[in-house]
Amino acid sequence: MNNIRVFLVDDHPVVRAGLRAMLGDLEGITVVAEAADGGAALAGLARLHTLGEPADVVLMDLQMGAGMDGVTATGRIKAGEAGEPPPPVLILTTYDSDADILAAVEAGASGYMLKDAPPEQIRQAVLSAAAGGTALAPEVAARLMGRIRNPEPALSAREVQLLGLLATGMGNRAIAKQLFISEATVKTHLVHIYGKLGVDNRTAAIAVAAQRRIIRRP
Amino acid sequence: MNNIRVFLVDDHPVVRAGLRAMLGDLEGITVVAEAADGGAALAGLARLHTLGEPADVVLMDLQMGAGMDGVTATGRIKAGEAGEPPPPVLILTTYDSDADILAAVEAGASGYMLKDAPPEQIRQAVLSAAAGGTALAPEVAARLMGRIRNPEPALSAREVQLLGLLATGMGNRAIAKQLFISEATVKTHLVHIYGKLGVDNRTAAIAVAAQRRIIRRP
DNA sequence: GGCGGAATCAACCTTTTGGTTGATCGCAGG
DNA sequence: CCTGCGATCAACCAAAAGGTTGATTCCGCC
Repeated sequence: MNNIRVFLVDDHPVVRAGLRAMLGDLEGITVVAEAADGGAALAGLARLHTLGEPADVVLMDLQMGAGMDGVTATGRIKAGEAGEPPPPVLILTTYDSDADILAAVEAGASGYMLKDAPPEQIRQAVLSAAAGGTALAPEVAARLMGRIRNPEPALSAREVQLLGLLATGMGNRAIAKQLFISEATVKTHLVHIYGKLGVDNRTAAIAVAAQRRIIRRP
Repeated sequence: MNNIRVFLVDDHPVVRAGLRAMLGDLEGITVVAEAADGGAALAGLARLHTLGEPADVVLMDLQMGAGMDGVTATGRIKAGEAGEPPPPVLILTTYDSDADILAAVEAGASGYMLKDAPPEQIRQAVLSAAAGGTALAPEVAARLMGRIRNPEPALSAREVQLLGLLATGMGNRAIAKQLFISEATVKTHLVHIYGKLGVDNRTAAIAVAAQRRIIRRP
């Protein structure tokens, strides 16, 4: 049969119920399983796989940190089962900071939707992902477009990553250890970041980055 | 009939669908209306009231800023319609910062639940609120208990003001000029702030203050 | 194959912060 | 009335951050 089998991953029972109600009523889509965190998700995906009825799409909430691992781990399933492509991962989150989007895309997500999206948009995204395509929320797409259009000096992925750590209040030394690089390198990156953001200290960099939604405010 | 009439307020269609599915199936509870923001909520509540079938409970998401106004505004309905008690407002949110909880309780919310709560807990909270009682999520209750036991040192108004400027990326000198005080005084204030927030540098102070909603980053 | 950009590191120096101690002033509460 | 606390300032030292120069490696691209 031509039914799209969806796996829900979200730590909020309310959200899972909402997605179930929203997607389950639709022709051609079936919610086959759910999980509340990344670990349970991987276990569930493996179980479905051994049962011979793998999920077609993983719809996953992007929680800080834990969610991202889920994406990469899902991608790694492929490595173990050569020939079997891993199910596309569709990110569904509340925030739309550049850092999150870049991290998700880099980790191999095939879509990035916002939770305040209308139901039809989410359905379309699921269908698109299942068909092997990609799906970006209009807001997200607009952000990326503007990023290309504008001569606003683009921060490299590494620089954005650094900004994220910066915003947590870590010192240069702590950041260096976290990223397995030297303090000198951290300082070099910071100088570049300051230049691109038109700023001359770390707090101002955080302020600008938060305002431009380059990083997210927790 | 003895049916509890619930009004849903949440800007996420997904969450609304989830709550509808979760509460609607339950005996004695009916979701009578929904709104995506505070303004629509007030309009909807007024409309239901004039129709003679007012809502018994308002289940409201707490978004930064806008949500809180909704609670106070809902409370103000009472003022206009003397004798008619306003429906109890049950807060349902993702975060559980002290500032949010206190603000909600102070604004007159009769409950504070987290979105990752199990369905049964949310149902109980609705029933409790409808009966005129209060409902706090266990995590929230624990937080408040701990706060009473060892109250966190409160920041003075001046210190909060300084934090605000700090978050804009200003250096000590700039802050001093802005506030017409000396740099030495700025440093003294900062030392106090660091002590109270359990932190040892300005970026971490901003991070903690933002997380506790002591300051707000637009 | 070379060119440029990203990422990495080192050494050096200046400026800014952080931390401490101590002091004065004014105001509110017991 | 005196005690405590917030706000204000000073001087000093140590640590961290900011800025510069220069160098290496690894990419992708023309």
